[in-house]
Amino acid sequence: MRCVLVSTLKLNMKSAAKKYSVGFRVWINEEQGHFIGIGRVRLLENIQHTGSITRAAKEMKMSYRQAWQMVEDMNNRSDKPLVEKILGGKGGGGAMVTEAGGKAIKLFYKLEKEMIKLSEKLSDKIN
Amino acid sequence: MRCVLVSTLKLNMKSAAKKYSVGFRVWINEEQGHFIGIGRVRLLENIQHTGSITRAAKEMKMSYRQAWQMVEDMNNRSDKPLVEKILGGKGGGGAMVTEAGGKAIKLFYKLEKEMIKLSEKLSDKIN
DNA sequence: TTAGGATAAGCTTATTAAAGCATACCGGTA
DNA sequence: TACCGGTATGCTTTAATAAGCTTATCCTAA
Repeated sequence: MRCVLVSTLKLNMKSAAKKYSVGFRVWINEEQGHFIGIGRVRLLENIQHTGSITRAAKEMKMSYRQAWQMVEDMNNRSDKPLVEKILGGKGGGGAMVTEAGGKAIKLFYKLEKEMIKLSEKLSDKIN
Repeated sequence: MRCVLVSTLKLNMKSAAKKYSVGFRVWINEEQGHFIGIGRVRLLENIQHTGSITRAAKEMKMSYRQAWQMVEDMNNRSDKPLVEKILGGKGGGGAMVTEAGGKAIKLFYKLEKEMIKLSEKLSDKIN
């Protein structure tokens, strides 16, 4: 026999298997709203290790168009650009994540980590 | 002069206005995944005070179809139904939130409250 | 000066999700 | 037994979103 959802946030079941868990999504807002979430962080990481928006997008099966728009939006709304683009030149150009971009990635993961810790704690409590 | 995102999670700006904040969404997962989030909680609350799925949906500008499907999904995946339906009869029928449904609403808000507390704490830190 | 490959950006098409419509069913009440 | 208004559900249509195509631009190296 399994238990149902409880309002007490305390253990009230004997079953070993956890039926419910707490899920979440976290992101960083800038004044105009959603600024950086896990999707953009992944994109930044891919730009970091491929050196281009095109290859980064391809790798994660995102259209170049969407990837480019995301980069554009991030750069426009940040004080310092998170991605630096190179037009023309050797190999036709490319893109690289700036120091500010790298910091944004790290910050996001720190925030996410804190939230994961709490969500796991809550998940334990509701089962 | 404003600061940019910082990786230290510590204060490093002098500006009084907060530029960044931490946003999130939280929900309860059941074995098959997403089970109850803020949208479904609002729907349950509307069913509670209108006594019908039709009126609840109308109130929140949701299509009856979608509302009905949500209720169906919640009931199917919960041990005890969260919404009880009345077919035919006085007034053509209706729907009411069960005790289990009420508990689910309360549980969700408790989880959300905890997450809000943390997100606010983190928002302070990143500015 | 030409080749190369990536960024830049408009415009069109396709995919997907949501909404809307229509109709059957249900059961107390007048 | 006919009516009422809500549930139940398939089918059609629309809207929102994403993807795809195209062409221009850029700059270095050969």
